[in-house]
Formats: sequence, C-alpha cells, structure tokens
Amino acid sequence: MLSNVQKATRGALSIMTVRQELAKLLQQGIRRSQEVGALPEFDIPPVEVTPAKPEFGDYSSNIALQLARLARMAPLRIAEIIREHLPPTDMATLDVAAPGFLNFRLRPTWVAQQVLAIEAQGREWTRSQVGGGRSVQVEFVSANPTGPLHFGGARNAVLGDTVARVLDRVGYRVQREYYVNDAGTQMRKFGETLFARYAQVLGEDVPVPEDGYMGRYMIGYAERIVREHGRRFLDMPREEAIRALTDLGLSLVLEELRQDLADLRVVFDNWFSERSLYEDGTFEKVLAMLRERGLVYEKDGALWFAATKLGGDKDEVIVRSSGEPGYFASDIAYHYNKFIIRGFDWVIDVWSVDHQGHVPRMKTVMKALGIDPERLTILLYNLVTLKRHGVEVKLSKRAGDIITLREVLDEVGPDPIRFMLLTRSNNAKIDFDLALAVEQSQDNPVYYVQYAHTRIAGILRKARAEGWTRWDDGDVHLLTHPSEQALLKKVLDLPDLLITVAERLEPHHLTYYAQDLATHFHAFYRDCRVVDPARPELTKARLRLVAAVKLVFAHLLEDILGMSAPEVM
RNA sequence: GCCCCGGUAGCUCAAUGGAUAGAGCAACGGACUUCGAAUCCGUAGGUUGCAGGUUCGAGUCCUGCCCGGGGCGCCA
Repeated sequence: MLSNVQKATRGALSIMTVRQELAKLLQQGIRRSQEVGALPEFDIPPVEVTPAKPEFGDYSSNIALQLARLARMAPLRIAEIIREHLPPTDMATLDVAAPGFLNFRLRPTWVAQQVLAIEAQGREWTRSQVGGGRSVQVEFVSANPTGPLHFGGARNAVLGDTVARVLDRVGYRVQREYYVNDAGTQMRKFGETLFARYAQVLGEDVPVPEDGYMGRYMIGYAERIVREHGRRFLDMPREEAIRALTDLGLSLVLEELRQDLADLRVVFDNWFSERSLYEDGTFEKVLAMLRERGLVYEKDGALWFAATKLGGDKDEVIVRSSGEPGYFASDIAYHYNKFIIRGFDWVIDVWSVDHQGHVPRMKTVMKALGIDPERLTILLYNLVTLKRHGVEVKLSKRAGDIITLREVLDEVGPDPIRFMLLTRSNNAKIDFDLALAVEQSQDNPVYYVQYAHTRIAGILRKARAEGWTRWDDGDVHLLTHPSEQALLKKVLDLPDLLITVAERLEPHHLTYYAQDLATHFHAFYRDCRVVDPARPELTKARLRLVAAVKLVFAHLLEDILGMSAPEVM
C-alpha cells in the first residue's frame, strides 16, 4: 500500500516529468488500441506532448494527426480510439478536439499533491534522466590567457556554465573545461611584451613590440613580478628571460581569470594546457595517424591537411612554413584528446559567432579522426554590445584598454550579468546596458524575479511572527483556487523545461520561465491571502504551497541560473 | 561572389510545423488602513521584410529577391 506521499512523488524508482508521464499514457493507449484491433498495426512513432493554451487544457498532443497516414484513418477517429483505450489515471483527463488534438487537463487533486513531491525531494525534484549518465564535456570561455577577460567573454562564460548546469540536472556526467592557449604566437607576443614592460619598470628602455599587448594591465603584471622576483630576469639571456616571464605572467593571468570567473559563479573542473599536446606527444601521434590515412601533404614549405578529400571546402595549413604549428594543429590534437584519449561521449565547444567559419573545418577533423561528427556540437552565440543609457560604450583598441568582466562585475555584480546575458536566444545580439543593469525599475527583470522569492520569505517571516510554527500537516487538497492551481502548474513545467533547454542548448528559455513563474506567484499573492487566523487549515495548506514555491525559486535562481535568491532586498 | 545568422507591436525581444502570434518596456487609465506597491488590474498597439511553393495546418520548412550583421588568412 503506497502512501499519498509515495504516490505523489516522482521518486527514485521512476523519475518522470509531467510530459513524459502523459506521453507514456498515450503510448500505452495506442498500443492497447492495436491489441484489441481498434487501430491497425504500425510502429508507434515518438509521442510528443506539448504545453497547450489554457482554453484547450494543460498539455496537448498531435499524435493522432501524425498517425492519420500510418493508420489510414481520420485523425479525429484515431484520437477518439486512443482516448477510449487510455489506461485509467488520476493524473489528468483527456479530451479530443478537432481536427484531432488530444488535450490533457491535469486533475486539481493531482496538481495539489505535487507539493508533497517537492517537499520530499527538495532541490532534486527537477532531476531527470534523459542524459542516461552519458559523459559530456562543455568547453567554454577559453580566451587567450594574455590578460583580463573582456566583457564579451562573459556571455560565453554564462552560456557555457548554464548549459553545463542544466545538462547535469537532466542526467549527464558533465565536465567543464577551459582550454588554455599557452602555445603559439599569441603567447610569444605576450612574453615579449611582458619582458619589455618588466625592463621598463626597472628603468631600462626596452620598447614594447609593434604588435604587442598595449594594455596597461601588462605593466601591472610586470610590477608584480618585479616586486616578487626583483631584477634577476635582466641578468639572464633575453630568450631565457622571456621564457621565464611568459610562464610567470601566464600564472598571474590564470589566477586572475579564475577569480573573475569565480565571482561570476563560473567554476571549471579542468584547465587544459594547449602546450601539453606538444609536450606529451599527442600532436606527433595524431599527425602520424593523418599521414597514414593520406590526409597530410607538403606544399610551399608548409604541411597541409587535405580537408577536401573529406568533403571540406578547402585544405588547411597544419604546420606553417616557419615550422610552427598553427591553431588548427592544436585543435586536431585537442579533439583527439577529448574523444579518443579521454573518451567523452559528447563534446560541446562554445564559440562566439565570429568563429563560425571554423565549424565545418572541425567537423571535417572529426571525420579524419574517425569519430562521428554528431558527437561534437559547436555552440555559437552572437556578440554583446556594451551600452550606458542606450549609448554604446566604445572600446578603444588603440590604447588596448578594454571593458573587462572585472569592471562590470564591480559595477553591477554577477546577478544582472548572468540574467541579462541569458535573455536573448544564442543567435541574437545583446545590448547590455550598464545603467539599466543596476536600475531598480520595471525595466529590470532581475529584481522582478528575485522579488518574488523575497516576497515569499516575507510571508514566512510574518507567519512565524504570528505564531505559526509548523504547517507540515496542512491539507494540500485545499489548494483549489485557480491562482493556486495555475501557480503549481507553472512550477510543474520546470523539469520539462530543463529537458528542452538541454535538448536545444537554449538557456534563454530559463529567464523567460523565471519571469513567468514570478508573474504567477504575484497573481497568487494578489488573489490568495496566505496567513489568515480565521482559517487555520487553509493557512497551513498555503504555507506548504509557498514554502515549496520558495524552494523552487531558490533552486532555479541559485542552482540553475547561478544567481542569488535574497531573503530581503 | 560564396557561406552563416537575423528581419515579428512605437522600442527590446519570445514563440518544438499546431488551434485566436505572445511578454517586458514605452503610452494612456486605475489599485496601498492589507503577508513588502521592487507589486497588481485595465486600455491601446500586427499584412511576422517581399513574392511564390510544400500540406489538414507555415512566423517556423523549400526557392528567389530586399535590408542589416558576421565569416571566407601559413591569425585565433
């Protein structure tokens, strides 16, 4: 005999979302129809259940319309047959509507009972298993470690981090990786610049190279090195000094990046060194492999990758005529490492849209390595323009002074940055307005969402102040008011939303949902007084409701969106 | 020239091939002796860039064109 709690709980045995449960019901109904001969035999296609407009119910499926051709019957008739053979359920009722939609309406008692499920499972309540424990690596940010992170990189950080958080929730084993470009020409320039700045700090007249890093932050690194190491690098051969300073500078930059990203609540599991690909022989090994497959040839003193043999647009240089491997060489070796050496089932690279031309090349590399290109997803996102009161904040490249993530963090804090950078689809450009981000106005959705959480905290404070000490015996079946039901139904969308976000890698749906959830809470607040001494039973039921909703808000804000969920504002 | 992404309400943007295309802001008009008004309610606002096509059904898919952005390097 199952208790109500166990029945209502999507427990460890069968973790299923609302849409998954309903789809399963339809599937069973179709199979049963076939068994009794009401529908002809055919392979049942995947059954999709989607949210519906309120006038049609809560969820809807067009499966009968899709089956029309397979069953060679009128969709409306098919829908009727499915409905008649649906297994009995206390979860929802099912209606048929022209031209053949199947519309579910959740039963109020079932909806109310979900409060118990949330209470029982807490922040694990949103977890699902569509990932099936497969391993996925999300590689993101990966900006050249030659200075502080540009604010534009924040979008990459927030996008990659949020995708990683969501993939974890839906049952993937996730690793977050920062690819450190510590090899190649950019590092070389960085080292030479640092050497010049270091010498200058010590009073030597060494010019910064023509194409070096002009930003003032380089002087900061130099000063710190002088402070900690004195002038000993001037006493050694120039090349040796540059090598030593490069490594020292690199560790300073990485330390800074780590801190800036941590303050944005982005933490990596691994920092992967590009240089290591050359030091441990991976590059040579992969090169030999490509050579063996006849995909490498020499021309004009350079080594080329024969991408055209695999359907690519044009061949690519792997090793330049100078003898130095290019970035493409590293990328081949790096992805070999990801898939062959470390064995990730799935890899997501997060790139800004100006690298779009590189996508087909990476897909060709996958073919060359003998790996299914489907296992690599390149997630592209559009650029961010920084504004203040609607006016673009120009970036001065000449001076090398960029608007850094650090500056914006100091000015507006992590919450608006994270939220605002998730309010647009990946393909859309974002105008980030510094003034708006801190403005506590109606224009600012960050506060709107956080206020909902704060308001609930206020209700609970009020309840305790008035002597309500426990409400765990409240009867949730009293939660029948339309606004209570609507709020709960909106809450029930979250596990399915996380699956959608994971499938489409579109985390902007989360911020829209958060606003929508807040709107539903505010509507409930308007319609239903929670603390009411005249109605103690209803008060206890509603306290259970708002406590559960508060938990969901906190979970969404903190665990999914990486923001804070304030008790007071 | 070729490739990719956008074009939806005055503005900024949503919208798995589904039903009458939705939010926020701005505009206008309302609601605080009440658990926090950082809130809520109402009004108004649309030929989804243009023209064809595919089908039970198209903002969504296909073709062509127009406008904007990006990419096409022995840079990353």
